[in-house]
Amino acid sequence: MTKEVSSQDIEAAEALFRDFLRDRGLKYTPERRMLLLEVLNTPQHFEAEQLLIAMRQSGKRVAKATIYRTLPLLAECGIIKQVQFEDNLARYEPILGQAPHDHMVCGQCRRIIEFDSSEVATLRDEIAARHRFVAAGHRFQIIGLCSACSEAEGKERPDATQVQGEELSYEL
Amino acid sequence: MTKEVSSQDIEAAEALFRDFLRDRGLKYTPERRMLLLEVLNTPQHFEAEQLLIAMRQSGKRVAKATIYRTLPLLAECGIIKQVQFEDNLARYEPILGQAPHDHMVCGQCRRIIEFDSSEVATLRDEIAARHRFVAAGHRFQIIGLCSACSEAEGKERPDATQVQGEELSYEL
DNA sequence: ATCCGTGCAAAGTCTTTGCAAATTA
DNA sequence: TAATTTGCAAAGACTTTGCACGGAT
Repeated sequence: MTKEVSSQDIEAAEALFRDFLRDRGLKYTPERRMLLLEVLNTPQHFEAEQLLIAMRQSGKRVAKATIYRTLPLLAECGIIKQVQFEDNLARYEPILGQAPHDHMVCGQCRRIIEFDSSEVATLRDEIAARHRFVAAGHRFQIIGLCSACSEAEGKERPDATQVQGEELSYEL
Repeated sequence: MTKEVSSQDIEAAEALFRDFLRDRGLKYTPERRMLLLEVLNTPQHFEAEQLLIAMRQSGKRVAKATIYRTLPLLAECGIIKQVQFEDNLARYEPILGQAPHDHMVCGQCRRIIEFDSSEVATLRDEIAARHRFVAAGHRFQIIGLCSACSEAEGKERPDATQVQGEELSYEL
C-alpha cells in the first residue's frame, strides 16, 4: 500500500521547489533536496521527528533544525500541507499530485480515512459568501468511529488488518 | 459586546460540573468553582494563560497547573470545548448554552467569525455514512479573508472597529 | 566574495508531573 | 480518616534561535 511516486512527479516537484527558492533568493541545497525526496516518499502524515528517523535509516543525515526550517518552505510552495489532529503536533502530508481531501478520524483506533473534499469546499464557499468572507481554504475533520470500531463497540480494539478495505486508511 | 450569563446558566453549569465530579469520585473544590465561573464569564476563546491573568485581575488566585488540570474536566463534561487554530495552542471556548457553530478565520486580521454548523453537520453525516463511519462530531474551519480585509486587499490592516457589523466576531 | 544554509546546542513555549502540605467527602 | 487537590518547581515535549563554519551563486 505504498503510494507510488513517479520520476515525473519527482522532477515536477523539484522544479517547483527550485523555482520557488530561486524566486526568493534562496538556495536549492542538497539537504533541501533530500528532504523534498523523503517527503515525496512518505505515504501519509508525518511529523518532523518521523522524517528525521526515516532519513537516518536511509543514511541521509540532516539536523532536526534543518527539517524544522525546511518544512514551512515546502508547505509554502504547495508540496506539503500542514494538518492538525487532536494532539497539537505539527504534522504534514504531501499534497502535490493529490486530490484535495479531508480526514475522518476514528476516536477508538485512531485510524484515519481520507475523503474527497469537493462537497465540503462547495458548502464552505456558500457559507463564506453569506458572510461576505472570501474562502481560501478550509480545515475539516470528522470525528467518530470507523466501521470496525462501531461494530466492536465495547470490545477490545480491532486490529488494523481486519478492516483494511479498498479505503485509504492509516493511523495517526 | 460581552456575552451575558444569567445566574440560571451559572447554576445549571455548577450543577452539571458538580454532578460530573461526584460521579467520578472527584471533588468540587473552590478552585474548580472559581475556574468554572471565570470560564462562563469569558466571552470567547481563551487559553490557559489568559484565564490565569483574568483571574489574577479579579483577585482569584490559582496555580497554572490547576488550570491545566481543570480545563480537561470542564471539556469532558461539555461546559467548554477545545478549539484549534493555526497555532498549535490549546484554546477553549464555553459551549454550554451555545448553538453548535464553527469558525471562519481571516488570515489577514485574524478576526474570527462564527457561523451555525448545522449544514456542516448534515454534510458530515452524509459523508460519514458513505464510509460506514459513525460521526460523533467534527472540526471545521474556513480560512480566508473577511470582508474588510478583502476590500482593503494590499492596504494596511483595517482596524477592528470599522468592521464590527452585527456579526459575532472577535480576534484570535 | 557575499550571502545563505547547516549543525549544534542553548533557549523558548506550552504543558505535564512529582511531591508535600492542605482540603474535601 | 482516607483519598483527592493544590501549589510550586522541576521535568518534558516540541520548536525556534544564535552562532561559527561551510557552501552556493
